[in-house]
Amino acid sequence: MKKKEAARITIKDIAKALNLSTATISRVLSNHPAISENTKKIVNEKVKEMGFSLDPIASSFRSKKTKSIGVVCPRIDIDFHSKVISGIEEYAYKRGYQITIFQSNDSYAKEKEIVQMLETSLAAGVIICPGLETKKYDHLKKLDKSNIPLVVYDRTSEQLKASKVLINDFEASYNATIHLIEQGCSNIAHIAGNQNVDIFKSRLAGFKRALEEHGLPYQEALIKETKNLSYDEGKKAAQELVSITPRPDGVFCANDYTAAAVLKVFRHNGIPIPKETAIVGFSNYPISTILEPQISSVDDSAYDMGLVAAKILIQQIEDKEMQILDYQEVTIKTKLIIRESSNRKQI
Amino acid sequence: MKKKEAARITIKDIAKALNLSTATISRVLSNHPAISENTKKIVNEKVKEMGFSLDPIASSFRSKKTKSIGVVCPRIDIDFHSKVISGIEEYAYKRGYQITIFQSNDSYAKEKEIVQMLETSLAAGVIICPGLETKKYDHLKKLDKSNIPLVVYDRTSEQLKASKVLINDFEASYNATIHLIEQGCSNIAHIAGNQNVDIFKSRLAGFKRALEEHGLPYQEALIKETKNLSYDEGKKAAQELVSITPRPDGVFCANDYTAAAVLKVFRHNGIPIPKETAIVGFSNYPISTILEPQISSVDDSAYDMGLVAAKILIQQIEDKEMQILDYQEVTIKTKLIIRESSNRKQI
DNA sequence: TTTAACAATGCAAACATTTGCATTAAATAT
DNA sequence: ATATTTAATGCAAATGTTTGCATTGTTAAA
Repeated sequence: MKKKEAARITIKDIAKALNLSTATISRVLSNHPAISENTKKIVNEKVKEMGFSLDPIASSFRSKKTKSIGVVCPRIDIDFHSKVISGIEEYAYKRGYQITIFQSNDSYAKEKEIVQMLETSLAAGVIICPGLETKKYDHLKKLDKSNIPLVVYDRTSEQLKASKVLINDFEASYNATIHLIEQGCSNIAHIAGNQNVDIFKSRLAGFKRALEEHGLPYQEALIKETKNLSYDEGKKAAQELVSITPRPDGVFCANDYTAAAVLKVFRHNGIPIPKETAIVGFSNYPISTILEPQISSVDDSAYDMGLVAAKILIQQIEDKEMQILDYQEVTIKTKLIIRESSNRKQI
Repeated sequence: MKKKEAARITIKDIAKALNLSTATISRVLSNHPAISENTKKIVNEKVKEMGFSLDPIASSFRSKKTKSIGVVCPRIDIDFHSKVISGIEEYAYKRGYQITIFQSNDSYAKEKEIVQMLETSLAAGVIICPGLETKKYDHLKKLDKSNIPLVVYDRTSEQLKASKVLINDFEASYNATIHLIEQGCSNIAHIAGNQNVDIFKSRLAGFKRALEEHGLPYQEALIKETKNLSYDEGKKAAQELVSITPRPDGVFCANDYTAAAVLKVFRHNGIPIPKETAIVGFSNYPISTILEPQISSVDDSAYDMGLVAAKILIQQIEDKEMQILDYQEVTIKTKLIIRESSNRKQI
């Protein structure tokens, strides 16, 4: 007793109804130049009248092309990635692409598996943030051989030749540090992220450069590297920092969780923020506006990264035939958002 | 000068190499019963040897089935949704399904468009959190007619007959309120969410019931409805609450942003938390552990919701032929996480 | 007029797989 | 030995669209 399903209207039905060939219908639908305006009109009307739409699977089957962009990230529920994905979706949808999402959980094996699957499923393109374990990039290079465009965001490596969307971590950190210096800080600490990761290396480097350029000494004791930039690690680091003499009068943190931790520990020790010690974080998490005082932070423009990643990917997909584009690197502007935790002048 | 692409290995190549028919290969690959163990072995070996894998598009084309689950939510970059999606992906991937994500931005028009597209693209199933604007459900009912299974999560409506994954907002709020009462609160306020949304209505109802059952009066003046449960709205509400006499000795907030706001305002007014006023939030956002004191909160098990949503959807997809399952409603357990903001006994 | 050029359209193959039905071979029952 | 059943496999159709090439009709050039 299976339901009789209403047979789908196909291009053939339209052709029959109008006494045209399926080829013509197909061409109208893809706006082929060699079709007269008149037939175009007739066909489009019929299409609307009969409520027809192309079967995307049949299309893909024949043309060997899909409208599906594979997105691979370590985890979807990390604030940063969810924003990037949101941006990707927004742009891709407008351009008629769908996005298919995978999380690698920072596992190299899984990442490889996913990428390979995207390859065999003929993804139109791939956007990826490589996992922490990923040191080799062969799986991504293979995409190129299959002619599937690729864009990498956030984490990256010199080794990998591909289009990239990044923020300028160096510059952002440099600017954040300069800001602290301008607020009168001269003994500035840094809570750093995992130094195996390029972006955190750059943040440290930018910090360092700012000091150098302003004739301030770089003191190892004031640099606290963490593994995950977690709140707890931040707390531990802050406890060490707060008892150093002379006590740091500025702290630049590689994310907002550690910044929040510094804030808490210093206040606990009766240090007025920003008067005695100014604090700047990174990433502009929601907490930065909820804590008291509100934390200054570098906005990492995650949403925009997604938008741009999708944009340059689709550009590559659609230019693919001509093979003109090789790869491009785009750097997204960041913005230092100055709030109470580092604003001494307003106090 | 177009690249000569390495022709893909097809089922035909395997068939030719082994002098079998493509039908046999196809059957081996889908584990058809009427194939001898021996041929299965031979074929599988050859498949591995030649590095063959089925072309998923050709498969879908012929079988009219995909392995793609459409997920529609208002926005991906909302903490709650990103966690749900993460759960969905985790389970779906294990079961060999891919997820394709869309955001409706709470627009009914866009939601309709997306759902229709999922219909024509033969999604294996759909998981959706309807947008705020959505009052009619015809677009979702149509899915049923096309035989595409559907699971709704979080927001829902009695009107819609479909499988649902929910948390028991009523019970969660009830328990949270009981907790406050057990801590000795007797004059409890509630910061409520938009009362047009079912889940926020339930949270208020659960709150109310707890009061009733413990012989406490329900006072309109202590209920503050907000539109978006934003931090700023919370602040405004808190400012009103703090000056009421007698001042509330407990506040149950429908999310953690408003709870954070209450915390801030009350402390500003010199009210010790939890001694004079205890606070409980909802959703267990990251901020709840970073603020001081840490905020008690109801964990909404977003990740688990996703996991379960994917599970029951796939169950329906794979049972589809028999049409046994109609629809099912699953309620996910929530957990009240008691932290400093409401824990008076430990102080 | 004849020819060439071009624009518009049609024809039919091709795509990789699935599946109902047919066929064959082997095994069992008569 | 014959008939019947069962197991394993093959045949071939069918799926909806795209696209290279062929065809037709029309217009411009010779």
